[in-house]
Amino acid sequence: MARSETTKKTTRIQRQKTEIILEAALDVFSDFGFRGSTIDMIANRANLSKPNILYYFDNKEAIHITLLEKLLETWLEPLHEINENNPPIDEICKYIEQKLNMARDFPRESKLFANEILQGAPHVLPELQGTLRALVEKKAKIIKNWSKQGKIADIDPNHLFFSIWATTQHYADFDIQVQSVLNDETVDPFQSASPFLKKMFSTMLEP
Amino acid sequence: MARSETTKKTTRIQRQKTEIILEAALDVFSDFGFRGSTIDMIANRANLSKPNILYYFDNKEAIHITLLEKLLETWLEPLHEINENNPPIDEICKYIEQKLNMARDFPRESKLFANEILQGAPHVLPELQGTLRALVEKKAKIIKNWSKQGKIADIDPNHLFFSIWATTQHYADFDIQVQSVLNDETVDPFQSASPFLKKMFSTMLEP
DNA sequence: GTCTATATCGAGATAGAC
DNA sequence: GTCTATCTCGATATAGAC
Repeated sequence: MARSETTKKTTRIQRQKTEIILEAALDVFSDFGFRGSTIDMIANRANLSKPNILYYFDNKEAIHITLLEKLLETWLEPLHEINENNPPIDEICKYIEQKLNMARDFPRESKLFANEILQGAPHVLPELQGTLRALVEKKAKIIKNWSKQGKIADIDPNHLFFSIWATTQHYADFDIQVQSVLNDETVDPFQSASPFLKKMFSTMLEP
Repeated sequence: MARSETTKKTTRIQRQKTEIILEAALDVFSDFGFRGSTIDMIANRANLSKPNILYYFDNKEAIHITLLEKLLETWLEPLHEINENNPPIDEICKYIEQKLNMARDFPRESKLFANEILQGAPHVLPELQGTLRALVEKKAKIIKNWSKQGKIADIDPNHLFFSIWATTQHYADFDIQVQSVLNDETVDPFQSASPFLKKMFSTMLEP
């Protein structure tokens, strides 16, 4: 292929600036939500002027949508990796570990996503009903097969996924509440959550 | 006491109107978040004029804070009820049931709270660090006693509470995502979640 | 107590010089 | 490509009649 697939030819500098804007926007959007964020805040954080932001993106919403699309790709990656041929409880524990690490390393992304879903998923509803639903359905079949083969207990795969998502993302999305409750504890919440969650889910899955 | 404790004398009609406004505001705030909601939306939903709303509340934020304060009272009620002298697993299952019922019956309150925490709890941080923290600490001691007495497994009480909160509230806060994944399933998510969660937590707690 | 009309302000987006 | 200046609009909150 001789050149980029996109019709728009983007220079290296353009991509750099775009990255800087998205990085700043992620900071702002995850802290204040879409409606609570202003282009001015993003501009300040990016050390750019407001019109300069709007030179690279058509409007505020376009920045938000770009972030959500980038996010969704990586967000579902761990779920893709669940492999029917490996030991079931190992696979689930690996999945928990990966989701918990993502919550720890990408809390802004987690909050951005939580905000979007809370507001009724105005921008990603089609992806939820399409990509996500299909992927979960596929992986639920694996779980059901494991159950049928007696490798794990007979549980509802959908609720299993909901519970894993809820418990892991909780430490990013509700970090303020977690910190308030733990307060003087010296250990990192994510570090102590890991064995707790793995134990909880693997105990429940034992045949 | 001869009359109401408050210096401001409130008539029945005033309390009624205030209730109507709060009810409408809960609708709006839980759907669009604080920043995404306008007094106009609340006024329309309440069938009142915008200035009339501002006759009963100083400003938009005052409505929001009033809602959060009312919410917090009832929100922590189930946690209060955990009783050291009853069978541990029964008590935890009762708590899960109550939290799940609250998520089902008061999804607007759950979303309002989730929004507030996601934004860093600007209005209720003191309550989290005070009331909530103290209450959790008290109930965590009960859990630890149960563990010491060999009545349940040795687990971290704080993470137990986090997991129960996360999994139950998930069905209210992330309802759009839950619906998207389940889609054609005919059963109510809350109904099928109940036995799943009770099984998960009681299995983990068995000594 | 409730309304219509309006002051005021913040923020998204654009015009046009450089 | 980037800036200053500005247009425009929507939303909070208030003034003042009824």
